[in-house]
Amino acid sequence: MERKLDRTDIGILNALQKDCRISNKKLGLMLNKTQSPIQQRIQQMKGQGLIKRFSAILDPKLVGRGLIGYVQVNVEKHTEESLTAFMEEAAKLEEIMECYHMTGAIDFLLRIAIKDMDEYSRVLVKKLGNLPGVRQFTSFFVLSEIKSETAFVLK
Amino acid sequence: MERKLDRTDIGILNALQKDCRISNKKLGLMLNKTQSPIQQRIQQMKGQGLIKRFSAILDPKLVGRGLIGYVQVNVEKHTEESLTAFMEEAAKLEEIMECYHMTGAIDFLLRIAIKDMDEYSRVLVKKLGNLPGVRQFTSFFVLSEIKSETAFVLK
DNA sequence: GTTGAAAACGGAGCCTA
DNA sequence: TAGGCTCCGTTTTCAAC
Repeated sequence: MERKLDRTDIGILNALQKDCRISNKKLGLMLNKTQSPIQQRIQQMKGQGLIKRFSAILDPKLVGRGLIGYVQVNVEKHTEESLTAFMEEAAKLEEIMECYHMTGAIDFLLRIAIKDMDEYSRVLVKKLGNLPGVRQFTSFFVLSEIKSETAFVLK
Repeated sequence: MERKLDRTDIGILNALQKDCRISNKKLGLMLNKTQSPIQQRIQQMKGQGLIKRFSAILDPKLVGRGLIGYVQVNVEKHTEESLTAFMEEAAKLEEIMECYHMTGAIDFLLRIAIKDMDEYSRVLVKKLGNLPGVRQFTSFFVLSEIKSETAFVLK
């Protein structure tokens, strides 16, 4: 089932990362193929999990989620039970866009997307504050976005 | 040109964030519309910049970018010139997926996606090390991903 | 690569606020 | 009467063989 990526696959992936609503036919024209092999390859790569999903990327500001915060979390105990409890609850909160278990001095790193600082205080008290086993939060906020990319440059 | 989002727009956006290769016709069926108004609304929201792009989300591990690191950066000077120089150069590096100017004790936060620790040492020395005006880097690496979401839950 | 089926596109006219 | 909708004919794309 595994297939090494050839030039055509890489061309497909680079194009789909930029605009995945492009038609298979246009992809074929770019890559000197007909639409059939393009279609097959996309389905295979989707099936393999190499392509996780096709997603519309929205402008956070224009949907009322313009404030991005990073929250460093340290937990009370590092038992499996305690860590698992935290992870399960964190994953449920829709304000938390990303949650990572980290190396080093921080236990978890959260990326939150919210409307504004007023909402942050609500979220901090009512939601983050109820996550189990937390010892300490340290928050940093994004002043301005310099680069935000989802596409890898494949070669 | 501005249009407030109604139920239909929100339905479209929620669906497109989950799978933007869905046909306009299916969207219409879900939302009790024909494909024409669906098509129009999507084009409008794209034109407004509310939809930034349609992107294939790949599995980082399967394209050789499975190691995620967060790098906190402090700069030497906070002059406009110095900050701008850093931002311009940082944005060019393809290992840097995200770069934010931050509030508080950190000046910039970088999210890097690379193959492994060997590559990190190369990137640190050859690329990050050449960014202008840096005083200090502090790096944290992701042990495991608990949640990674690009879609906002719109209501 | 070919072909039948499906979807997207674009315009005309209608309905509603 | 402007905006948004449906309807429908044409063109393009899909997907199976």
